[in-house]
Amino acid sequence: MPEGHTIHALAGRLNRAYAGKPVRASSPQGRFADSAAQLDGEVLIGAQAAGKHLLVEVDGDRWLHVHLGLIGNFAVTPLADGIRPEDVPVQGEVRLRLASDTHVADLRGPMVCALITAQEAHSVLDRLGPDPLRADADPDEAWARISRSGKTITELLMDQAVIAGVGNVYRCEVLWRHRIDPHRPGRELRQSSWDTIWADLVRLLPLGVAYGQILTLEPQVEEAERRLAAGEEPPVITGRSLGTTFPREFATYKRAGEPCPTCDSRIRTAKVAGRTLYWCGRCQRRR
DNA sequence: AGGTGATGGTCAC
DNA sequence: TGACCCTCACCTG
Repeated sequence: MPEGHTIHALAGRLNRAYAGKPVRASSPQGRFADSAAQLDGEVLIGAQAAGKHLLVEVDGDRWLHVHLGLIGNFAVTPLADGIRPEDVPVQGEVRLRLASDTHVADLRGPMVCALITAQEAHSVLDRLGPDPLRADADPDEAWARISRSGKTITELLMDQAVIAGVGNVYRCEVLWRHRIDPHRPGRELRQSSWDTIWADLVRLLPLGVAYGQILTLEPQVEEAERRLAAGEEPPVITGRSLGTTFPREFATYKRAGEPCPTCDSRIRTAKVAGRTLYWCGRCQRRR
């Protein structure tokens, strides 16, 4: 489920639930028991996302590093009145449970869950390319790599050292939105095309954070922007639920053989570096 | 009831 | 290139 927008939303949820307060930590599954014991009772200073990585600073110069991978889930649930954290049943293999008087957060199936030093946390950040959701992001750093790479733009968009936070859905959809051939080598991409991709991701990803779902069809994107501008509060995402404000619709993703919204040509599919790419062979022809 | 693939990534060969 | 990590939704029957 997670691309960068999911992790940024998660960091916000964790901050609202726990930041500045001591947290109870446990590992019902047991695999993370030692680290949970070290976390237990410490003040959770703040959570931040960098691409698909979650970094939570904890008192005592320690950082909790979580990467959900493809199948992981970190469900933050507010407690109903009178319910204590220990009353919430543990369902499945919960690697880490964070609890307070107000919330329970259960981590399942992560690719990474580790307690690391500040230095190690910085090295995680250093390995990542710019993240369109972060204020400190510099798109020129990504362009420097893209413009001298023989790899295709679709591979480069998935390379977290080039740009952080983009996954398979956003890469397929953003290339379709700008009619860019996914097989075009980075070094043959015009800088104006890159600037357009970056600006679009800066526009799209915050909508994904706000609504808890990937929005890439222009009518949905504009409707989401309109609602946010009008001050509408998106529904709060809790537990394992996903955003359902808008129907789950894409232009290319998982639409192999179906008509392109623009030209009716059939959406094509191919495995690229182990992941399924979707694109319109007509709109996204090399030009 | 069982199988499969998935919005990810690493590592060994 | 494929095994693995190890969860869940969505098929098939």
